[in-house]
Amino acid sequence: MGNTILIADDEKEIVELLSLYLVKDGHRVIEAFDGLEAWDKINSMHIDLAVIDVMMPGIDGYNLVRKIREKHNTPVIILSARSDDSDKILGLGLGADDYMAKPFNPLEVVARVQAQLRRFYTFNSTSKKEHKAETIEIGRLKLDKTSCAVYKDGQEVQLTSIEYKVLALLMEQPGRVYTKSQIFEYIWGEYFDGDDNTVMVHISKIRDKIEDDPKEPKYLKTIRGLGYRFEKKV
Amino acid sequence: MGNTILIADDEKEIVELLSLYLVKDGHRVIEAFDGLEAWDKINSMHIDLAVIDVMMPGIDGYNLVRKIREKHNTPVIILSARSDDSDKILGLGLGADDYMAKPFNPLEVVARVQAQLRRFYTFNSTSKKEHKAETIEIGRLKLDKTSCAVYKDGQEVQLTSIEYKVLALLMEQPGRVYTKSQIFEYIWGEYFDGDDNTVMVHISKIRDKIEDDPKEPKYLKTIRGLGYRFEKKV
DNA sequence: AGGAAATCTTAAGGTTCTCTTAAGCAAAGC
DNA sequence: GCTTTGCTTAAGAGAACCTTAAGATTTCCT
Repeated sequence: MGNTILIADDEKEIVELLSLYLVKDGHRVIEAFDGLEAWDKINSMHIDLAVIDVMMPGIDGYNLVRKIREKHNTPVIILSARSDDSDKILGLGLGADDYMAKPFNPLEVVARVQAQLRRFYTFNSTSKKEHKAETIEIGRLKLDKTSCAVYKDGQEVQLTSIEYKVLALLMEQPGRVYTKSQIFEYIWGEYFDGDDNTVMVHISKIRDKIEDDPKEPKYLKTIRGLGYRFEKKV
Repeated sequence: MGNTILIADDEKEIVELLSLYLVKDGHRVIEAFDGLEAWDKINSMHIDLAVIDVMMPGIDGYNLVRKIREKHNTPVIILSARSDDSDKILGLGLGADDYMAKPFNPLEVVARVQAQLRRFYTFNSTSKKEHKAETIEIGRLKLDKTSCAVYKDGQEVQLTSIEYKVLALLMEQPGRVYTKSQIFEYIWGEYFDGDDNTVMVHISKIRDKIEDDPKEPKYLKTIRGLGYRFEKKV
C-alpha cells in the first residue's frame, strides 16, 4: 500500500480505469500518455512499479522496457492488445516482470501489481536497504554505480558501456558463476542463440583493462564449461 | 548453471512437457505428482522456483502456495485449468508470483520462469543473503552451488564441469542411490545406450580428488549392480 | 578354487572450449 | 563527408577435457 504506480498508455480510458482501481487499492498513480512522457517521469521521480502499454507513440512499450532496464530495477508489467505468444515471450525476455493481454480485468491487474510489489519489497528487501551500497570494492578495484565508473588503484579505468555492464553484473555478486547465456540475456535483453563469442570478446577486453596479467586473471575467472566468476578475494 | 525448478502437477503429460522445455532451457527439473510430494520436496531440497498446478490430490495448489509462503521465499507460478478471474486473484493474493491458465504455451511458461528468476536473482540481490543455503556440507566436503566450487578442509578442489555436475547431483541427495543410467541421462541429457565406462571414469576421477584413499572411498560408495551413493555421514 | 561379471584405472587421441586478434559495419560526432 | 568509437563476427591457435580402449582389480557365484 502507498506505492507509486506509473501507468503509461495512450488510451485515456485505460489509464483512468486502472487509476481508479489502483487508487482504490491504496496506491498513488502517475499517468503518462506516450513513451517519452513515461520515460521522463520514470527518470524524474520515484516509481515503485510501471504498467506500460506496448502500442504507444513516441517510444513504444518494448523499447521503453529495454531503456528502463538499462537504468532501473523497477518492476514492470506490460499491457498489450497483442496476445500472440511470441509477443509475450519477447516482452518478458526484454526484462518485463509480467505481461497481460488486453482486454483485462482491472482487478487482476491490481492483483498482479500486488504480487510484483510483494516480491519486490516484502520478499526481497534489497531495494530499500541497499541504496547505500552504490560502490563495490573488491581487491584493488572499485566500481561506482552512481557514476558508472570503475577504478583500479584509484585510477579510472576506461570501459565501454557494455564492458561496464558486464563487469557490474559480475561484481554485484562476487563468487557467483554466471553462464554466458545469463550474461548475454541480462545485458542484451535478448534470447541467447548459442553464439557466445560476443560475450567472450567483451570478457577478454575487460580483463585487458582490469587485470595485471590478462593471461592469468585474478579477478575474472573462467569456470570452464560453466561460465565466469568474479572472485570474492583477490 | 541452470536453476532447479519444481513442477507439481498430477497430470504426467503436463509434467513431462514442461520438463522438456525447461531442461532445454538449461534448468534442472524436479517433478512431483501431488501436493504432499511437492511439499516434501520443497522442504528437503533447494528449489529455485516452483510451478504448481491448482488441482492436485493431497494438498491442492492454493493450500500448497499458502504453506510455501509460511516458510519459503521461493518464486511460485500457478498453473490452472480455471481461468476465472477470481481464481487468479485468489492465487496471486495467496502469494503466487504469477498465474497461468491452461492450456498454455510451454514457451511462455519458460519465458515467465526466466522473468521470475531474473527478478529473484539478478535484479534483487536480496538473495545474496540466502545464498548461504546454496551450499551442501557433508563431512569435510563443502559444495557451493553459487560459485560452482567444491572445498575439502577449506581447500578448493579443482573439478572439471562434468565432475562438478556429477558430484552436485550425488551430494544433493546423500543417501540416495543413483544408477549409472540416471547419472548419464541427468548430466548428459541424452539416452543412455548402456556404455557405462564414461560415467565410471568420471566417478574414479572424482574419488581421486575428494577421497583420502580413493581405493577405500568414504563418501562416494559403489552399490554393486545398482550404482553409486553419496554417504550421509562420513 | 576358478571363472565370470562388474568395476576401476590409466593413457591416448580426438573433440570441445576459450581466447585473442583483426576486419567490417554501424552509429555518433565534428 | 570524414573520422572516431564501439560492437560483432570470423578465424586461427592453444589448452583442457572427454571418451574410448585396454588391462587390472574386486566381488560374487558355482
